[in-house]
Amino acid sequence: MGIRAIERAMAVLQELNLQPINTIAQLHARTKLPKPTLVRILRTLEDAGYVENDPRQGGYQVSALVTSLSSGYHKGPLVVEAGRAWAIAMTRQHKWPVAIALPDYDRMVVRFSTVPDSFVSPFHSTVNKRLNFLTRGLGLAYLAFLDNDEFDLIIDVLKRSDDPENALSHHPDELKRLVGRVHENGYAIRSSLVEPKNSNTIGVPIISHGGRVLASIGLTYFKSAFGSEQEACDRYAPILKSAAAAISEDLDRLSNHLAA
Amino acid sequence: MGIRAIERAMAVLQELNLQPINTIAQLHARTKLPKPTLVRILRTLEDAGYVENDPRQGGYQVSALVTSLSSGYHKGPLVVEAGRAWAIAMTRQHKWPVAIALPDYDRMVVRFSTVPDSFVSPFHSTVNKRLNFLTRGLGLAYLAFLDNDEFDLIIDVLKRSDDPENALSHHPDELKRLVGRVHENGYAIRSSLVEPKNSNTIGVPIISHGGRVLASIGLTYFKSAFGSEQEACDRYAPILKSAAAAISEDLDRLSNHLAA
DNA sequence: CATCGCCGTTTCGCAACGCGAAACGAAGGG
DNA sequence: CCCTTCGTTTCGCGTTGCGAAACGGCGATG
Repeated sequence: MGIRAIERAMAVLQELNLQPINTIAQLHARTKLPKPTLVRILRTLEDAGYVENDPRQGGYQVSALVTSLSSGYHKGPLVVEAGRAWAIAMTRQHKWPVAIALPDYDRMVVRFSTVPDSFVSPFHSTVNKRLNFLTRGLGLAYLAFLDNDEFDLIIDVLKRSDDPENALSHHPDELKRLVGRVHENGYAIRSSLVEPKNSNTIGVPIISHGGRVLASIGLTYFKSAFGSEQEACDRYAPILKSAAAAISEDLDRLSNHLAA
Repeated sequence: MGIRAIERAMAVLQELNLQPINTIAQLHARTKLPKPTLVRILRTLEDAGYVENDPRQGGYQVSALVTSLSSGYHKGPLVVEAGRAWAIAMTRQHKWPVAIALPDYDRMVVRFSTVPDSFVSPFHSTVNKRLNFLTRGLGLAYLAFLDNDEFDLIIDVLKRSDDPENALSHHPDELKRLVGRVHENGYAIRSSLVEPKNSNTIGVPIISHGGRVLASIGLTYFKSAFGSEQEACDRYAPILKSAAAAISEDLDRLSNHLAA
């Protein structure tokens, strides 16, 4: 049992990262903390410089100083660092959030996301979120481009799971058809059977020059903004593909540089 | 006056980011907090997942989750995002910490640094640190490559300061000579008159394809590791220059991408 | 124009909560 | 073998943070 005030403050800081702007009421609803407590915590964080209170915008937001809370952590794979700039740039232009995910045992883990920069969205933090391989755009985009050995290895793991989102691992034919389609298209989308149903994610693999699948990068949009799924895919899949290629290119240049 | 426990916890988290591994004794010395208090704070942060306690390594360190405390902040300039991967890669290979700084009024502000990834160093956090233009490697590297108008504008500001580190702004001839040398070399070093004297920073400008000076990137090393200053510069200046060029290249590709 | 509801913020008395001196056990060093 | 120094635990005290209640402002509603 830790120090309550600190636990609460960290929870608030987490919540603040989910949206560009946060009202007391929203934070109250999400954290279940009494409003005076929130005000006190926020003022403490504001005094310390981690949070800004902009009454004109009607709410609180994280400030630049929060970056120094994690400035000492760079153990992440280089592909995430190389992809950041591209993800940010894509969100700046196309508005929709972009995420980069890496495999971890039986799931893909989101390691970077521009959700908070983007639309005011109902999503919760996607960073550190674990996504299933067989139903998620970022999962399928990775899985479908693996070589056979690695592919089978993961499917074997998934077979031992009783998560309904992994059900497809028991239907090899259907799975093969799905993966084949992803492979052909060069991109994957989220299964229409899973939540949230008002949005969709288009994912593409990031493949090194050596041919290894390193990660996946995806863009998420509200379905209501497009007439059809196809329309959105036609528009964003090429952009994602060329961003993925550019990231791979960056990585290649990085390692050549290092070798020199 | 904020909530004390939170202020303390944030201070501890800051300290944890300065070094790869932190003992209770070190934290005690730097934060002046009683050791039982530190243990309690650290256990709270550990329970929450932000900190890991590895007794084998003999200390505490920040864990991957800290990144989610700032995952909602991407307002920084793209040049910082583009430079991250290069800075990290350089530190991985050459061990020494690398920092990226941007101008802000009368100083350069460090916006990204790999200090904690690197050597166990006596430095305090360099992120958000404000460095003088005329005495620091990262300052001179930026200043010396500005066009005349921008250069004069900054010097005018510095003249109005009584900071001894800005003294050179009152000696145009000496200043011109110094800037000329930096320009010729293509890199700048920290003045030997300022602290800390046991280390040095080599800085180079990051210049956009359009010719604008965007930022500076620099590498810091302990003087004791090299026979002479020249030796270190000969070794690292070319590496920094080519990294700066590569970052500029990345930015160019990013913007072309966006235009397409 | 009065009323209502919801907002963010302030007040204030209570006691829960966090505090840290002191003690503890373990691990080197001389 | 003693002595220091480390990280951690204990525990009684009192400061500090707590949150119900109240407040003032604002926009919608009738």
